[in-house]
Amino acid sequence: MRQQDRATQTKESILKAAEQLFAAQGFEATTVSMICDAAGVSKGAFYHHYKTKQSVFLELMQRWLKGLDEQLVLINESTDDVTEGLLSMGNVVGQVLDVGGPQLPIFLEFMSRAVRDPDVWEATVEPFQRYRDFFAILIQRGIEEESLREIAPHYAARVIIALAVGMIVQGLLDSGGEEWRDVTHEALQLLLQGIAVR
Amino acid sequence: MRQQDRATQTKESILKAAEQLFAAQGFEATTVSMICDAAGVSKGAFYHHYKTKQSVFLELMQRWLKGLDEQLVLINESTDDVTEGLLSMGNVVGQVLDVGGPQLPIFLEFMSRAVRDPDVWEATVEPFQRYRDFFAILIQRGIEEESLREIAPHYAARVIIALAVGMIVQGLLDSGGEEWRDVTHEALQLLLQGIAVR
DNA sequence: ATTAACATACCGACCGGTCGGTATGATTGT
DNA sequence: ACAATCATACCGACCGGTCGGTATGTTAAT
Repeated sequence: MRQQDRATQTKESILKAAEQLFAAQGFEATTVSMICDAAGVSKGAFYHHYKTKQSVFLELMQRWLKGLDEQLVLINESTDDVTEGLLSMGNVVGQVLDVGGPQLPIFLEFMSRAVRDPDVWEATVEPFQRYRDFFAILIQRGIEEESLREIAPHYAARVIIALAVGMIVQGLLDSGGEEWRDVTHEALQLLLQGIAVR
Repeated sequence: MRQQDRATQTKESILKAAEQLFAAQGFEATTVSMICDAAGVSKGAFYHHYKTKQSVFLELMQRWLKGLDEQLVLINESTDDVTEGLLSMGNVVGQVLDVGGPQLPIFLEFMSRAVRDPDVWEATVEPFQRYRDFFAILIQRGIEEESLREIAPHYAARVIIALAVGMIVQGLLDSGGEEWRDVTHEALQLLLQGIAVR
């Protein structure tokens, strides 16, 4: 196999192992050796590819956020109807809960580290604000095309994000429960009835 | 001073120091020695009163939840109007964000540990479900007295909690921002307009 | 005198990260 | 084609330091 390919494979298996372990045990409780074992890779290889344990964490986070980004953009492009768009994005949350499954706790890890670590903070908050703006613009459009009442777009955007985050967190704590897809959908319906024109 | 009083004082200062440190640095990154130093107490004292570092964490969490409990019960007793009650509870979230301030990140720590540690999980989830039921009952009452539309109380309760949690998390990530009181209030207004009878 | 409350010294496990060295693909001169 | 040379990927023993927890001694309230 080509050298470069092997390298990429190694990096990938490190990331994969790290993701699972971080999700299952948290950042601090996960040791580099554990990651190496799980990835079937030596410590030397690990530090050849990544500067620190933290840098692995950061890369993981950026990937996760990038994935979200892409989904949202996709939906945004796929429909012109604001209300429908918002509902679709609610489904994204449902999907996150469904698909993410066992390695979703890493989401909490992201946030609890973001509060403390400046690097992680930067990497987390920036996308969050982008999402916020994104929703704000969407809502603004809804108001202009008169499918939404005249509400403050910025506030409403925060509400939507709060709903999403809150759903994810609850879904996490409430393991087992598979009904979160419905709940999320229902939640947006309720909210939409609050902000839609009568 | 009486022996018992001194003991209580020691325990209290340990808890206080631990709370700040856990909030500022997280559970794992906070060492027992740090707690002892901050509390002005020896390691012997620490382990005389608490079995493990974790047990301190657990006690802290139970207190926090108990405080929330009391506030909610208080509000519930202070008004008969469901809509008004719900709005007041929104203010509790605002208060949490205002007052909690610097040691609020511990909230995230609670949850990210709850996902992994069975003991912490039990201590977290149980109150969460109680809150959920609490809101569900409140909403049920609202429906019966016809101030709320006929929505599924269980779903709506989850939505409310999601809002609360999401607001807290956003407020955390968004340090600086002091406008969360307003946002939370506004959010509940929007939601209420979605679930209130027209 | 007895015991709860605290202090000090210490242990052994462990962890992130380093480092000297090797193996193996890529490149270049001939 | 084939070495010689170089660069990248990888190995795993090891280190300095830390941390949760313990063992044991001291103080002081009852």
